[in-house]
Amino acid sequence: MIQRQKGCNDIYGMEAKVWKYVDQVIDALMEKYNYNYIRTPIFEASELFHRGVGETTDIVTKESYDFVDKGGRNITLRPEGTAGVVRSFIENKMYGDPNQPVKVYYNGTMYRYERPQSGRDRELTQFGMEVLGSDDPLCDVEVISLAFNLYKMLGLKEIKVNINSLGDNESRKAYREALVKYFKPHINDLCEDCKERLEKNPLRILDCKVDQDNKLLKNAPKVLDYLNEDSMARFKKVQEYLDILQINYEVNPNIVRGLDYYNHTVFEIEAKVEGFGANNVLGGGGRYNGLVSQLGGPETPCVGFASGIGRLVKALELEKVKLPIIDSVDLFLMYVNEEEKKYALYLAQELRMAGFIVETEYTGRSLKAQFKQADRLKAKFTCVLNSEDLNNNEVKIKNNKTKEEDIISLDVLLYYLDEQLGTDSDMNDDCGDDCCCEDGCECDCHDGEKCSCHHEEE
RNA sequence: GCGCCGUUGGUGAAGUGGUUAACACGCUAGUUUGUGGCACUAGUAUGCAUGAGUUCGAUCCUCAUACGACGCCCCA
Repeated sequence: MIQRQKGCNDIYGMEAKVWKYVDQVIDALMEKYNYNYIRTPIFEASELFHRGVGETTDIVTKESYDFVDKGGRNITLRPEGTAGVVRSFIENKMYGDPNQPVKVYYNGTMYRYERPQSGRDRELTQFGMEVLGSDDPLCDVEVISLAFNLYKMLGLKEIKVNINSLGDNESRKAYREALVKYFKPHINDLCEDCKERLEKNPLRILDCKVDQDNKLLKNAPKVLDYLNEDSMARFKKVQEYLDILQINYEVNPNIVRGLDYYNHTVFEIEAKVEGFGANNVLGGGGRYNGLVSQLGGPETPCVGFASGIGRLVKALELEKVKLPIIDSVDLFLMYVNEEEKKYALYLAQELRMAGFIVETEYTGRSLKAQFKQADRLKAKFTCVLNSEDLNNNEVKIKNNKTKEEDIISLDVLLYYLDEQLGTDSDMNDDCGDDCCCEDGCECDCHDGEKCSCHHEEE
């Protein structure tokens, strides 16, 4: 059997509906903030990702999907969204657009050659947004708040925004040097990994899991002490603006983004969800004022954010967030003989084109089995087509909740369904708090009345 | 790249070096000759991830590979 590739997922069934819903919410919210959708290629010249990232990490060497195509080009499957957007910004001369800053968002698959674990796959889907062409802290805050509000809208209860500032390049460099100078004499007190980090990425020592309680870390120089006056003022502004929006945030000096191109504001948003595993950061971002020029464009200050949809969906599932997802059909058409089948075929089309969700029988099951199928599909109404009724231009429609059956003239069937489904719109609601059911029960009882399932009271 | 655990039917799973691989759910059909959700009955894996080895014989032992889960490194 051919199986899917390591670290890749098939998304289908109910989970796919959740993804679809999340996508819709993203689209809707981005529209309100006036971010324009942008689609860039899934693969790019390797150079695009390998430049600008910096030499400090394993990313370039180990963790990207690189290959040489038939024309001998070095290609990389995009591991993230920002580089492609920036390339597009430059190539299409968006910096010349009178409408500045350029605000865009994307939503697509990314590829990273990593060992899969909880919250981490080789193919992942991320959405993200970028504001290119403004250095105003207002933009930093807009991006943070947009992400924050999106998570809130979807129904996540506890989300935490961690922010930090790396300062401008000058501050950043000074701080890095200070850290190396501070840790170097004590290198033997650090864990093996941290010894490596000292050379490669000293900022990462600060959130080392092993050395977390080491006094050395507590007394280490703090980034914020190394910010110059301008950088500090800028960071204060960001906080002031966040306060206005009542975003719950925390200044966390250990937030260090992995890439070299970040400066000033960096942030991460984590979900506090039980059982979420080691990777509980939904998304992160920051300001990258140097990247556009580094990739050959004009000096352009930018800020952006990216978030993994897989993790987001996982968080929603773990928190059992109720989403307005349609998982039922309006009407199930049943039939037995060929004549009725033909009418079912015809009627299904008519009703679907009129806007109803209609299902019928496809596998020649017995009538009894068709009723079971209707229940599985959570059909709100069922209809057993009967040759005799059809000859009288009538049809029997049964409300699957009340079990009441009406004989309806085919001429008014559309109006009947419209009325029934319209006025009884709460039919598919889950039972309220009064219900006897335990959490997670998937019974069809409504509003605590006449619950059809019978849990033993413990 | 490293570590640890795992892989039995549509699903949850039990199990043993030796002719028929429990049990449950689900599904299909019948009892009920066109109105179900209950009950009862019957059916439902030439098969225990793949390959090799040990053995008279392996789903069960050994090794390798693949994949899954979790963690480390790294995290765009």
